[in-house]
Amino acid sequence: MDVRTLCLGALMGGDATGYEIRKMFEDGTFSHFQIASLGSIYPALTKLTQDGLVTFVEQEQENRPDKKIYCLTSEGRRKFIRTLLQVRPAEDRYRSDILFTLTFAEELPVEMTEALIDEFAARHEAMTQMIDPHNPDKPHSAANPGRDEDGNLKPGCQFVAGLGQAMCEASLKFIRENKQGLIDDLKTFKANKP
Amino acid sequence: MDVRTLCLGALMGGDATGYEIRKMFEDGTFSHFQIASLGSIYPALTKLTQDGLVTFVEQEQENRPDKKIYCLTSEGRRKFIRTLLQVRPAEDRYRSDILFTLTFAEELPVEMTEALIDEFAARHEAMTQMIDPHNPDKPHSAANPGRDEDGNLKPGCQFVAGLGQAMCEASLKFIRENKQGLIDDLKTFKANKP
DNA sequence: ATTGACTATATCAATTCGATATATGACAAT
DNA sequence: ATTGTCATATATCGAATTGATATAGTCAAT
Repeated sequence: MDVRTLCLGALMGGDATGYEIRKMFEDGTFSHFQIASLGSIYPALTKLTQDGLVTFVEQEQENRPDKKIYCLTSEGRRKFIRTLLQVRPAEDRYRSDILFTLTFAEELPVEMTEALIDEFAARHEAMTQMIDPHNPDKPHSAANPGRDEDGNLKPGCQFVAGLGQAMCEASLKFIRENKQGLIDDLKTFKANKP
Repeated sequence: MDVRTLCLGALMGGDATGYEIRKMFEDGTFSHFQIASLGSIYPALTKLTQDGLVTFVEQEQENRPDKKIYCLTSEGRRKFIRTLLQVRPAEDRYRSDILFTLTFAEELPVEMTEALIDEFAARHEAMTQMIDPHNPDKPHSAANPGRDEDGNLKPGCQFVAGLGQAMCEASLKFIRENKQGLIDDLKTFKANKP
C-alpha cells in the first residue's frame, strides 16, 4: 500500500493537515502498524490534489506558516474503498534492530544485552499506552480518529487496537519470564567459550 | 540498520551466497524481524567486497550461473561487532496492510472482514511454524544459522525465536477470542447505520 | 507441451526515508 | 541572559530500498 492510499485512509477520519496525518502514523491511530514520513506525505497530498481525490483550504495563521487543511472528495472516498476491495494486502512485515542485535548476544557484553532487552520492553510498554483507546492522556485530536459522532470507537479500530495490545502484552510477559534465563545462559555460554 | 550491516550479520553464521542471504530474510532465521530484498543485497555485497569486509570465491556450476560464496574477513567481523556496539538501534516498526484495512471494517462487506482476519491468522500460523527452532521440516541450511558446532541453538537466537512465537501465539489467541465479537458488532453497527 | 517453482546473479525505475531548511513561540536548563 | 530543545507547519532532495524484470537452466506437475 503506497503512501497515497495511506493518506486517503487517514482523511477518512476527517479533514487534516499533512502534519496531522504524519502524527497519525507517528503517535496516533495507525502508529503501531503503519509508517509514513513527511517526505512522502507531502508529495502524496500534492499528487492526490492534482488527481482530484482531495482538496484543501488554506488557513492563515498568525506568526506561523499557513495550514493546508486537506479534505477527501467523494471521488477520493470511492477510490479508497475500491482500493481496499481490490488490492491484495501485502505481507505483514516487522522490523526490529534490537531483535536482530540480540541474535548476536554471544558476541556482546552481557550488560549490553540486558540494556537492549530493557529498551525493547520500555518501547513496548510505551506502545501499549499509545494504543490503549481508554488512555485518558490520549487527546481526542485529529491524530486519533476512528470514532463516530458519539465518541464511540468503531468496531474495526477497537479490534485492531486490542490485537496490538495483546501482542505488546505477550512480548512484555515473555521478557519478564525469560530475560533472566537468557542472561544466565549467556554467562555460562561465555564461561565455556572464552 | 542498513542492508550492508544486515549482510555482515548474515555472514556471521557462516559463508553464504547472496541468494542464501535473501532466504535468511525471506524464510530463515531473520525472517520474522528483518527484511532485505535481492535488489539491495547484491549491491551491498559488491560494496562490502570493495571495502574489504567480505571476500568471495566463485564456484562454477554445471548448467547454472556461477555461485559467489561470500565470506566475512576478520575486518568485516570486527566492523560488524563495532557497529552493533555503537549504533543506537532504530525504533521497531511493524507494518500491516491487513490491520490498516481492518480499521475501515465498517466500510467493507462483513465477508471481506472475515476473510481478512482469516488471512491474518493463516499468515501468523505459518510464521510460528517458520520460527519454531524445533520444527523438524526446517532444514539445517545456510538460511538457518544461529547454531554452534554441536547443533545447539545459541541463547540469543533462542530468546528471539521464543519472543516471536509468543507474539504470534498472542495474536492468534486474540483472534480466536474476538473475531466473532467483531463480526457481530459490525452487523449491528451496519444495521443501525444503513 | 507448457505452466509454474527453484536456483542464481544482476540491473533499474519508482518509491520512500531521513535529514535539512525555513519560520516562530514556549519552556526548561545552564 | 542565553542556549537548547520541543512543537507547529510546509517543503525539498540525496540516498537507500523495494519490487519488477531479464537471463538461464532444472525439475515436477498438469
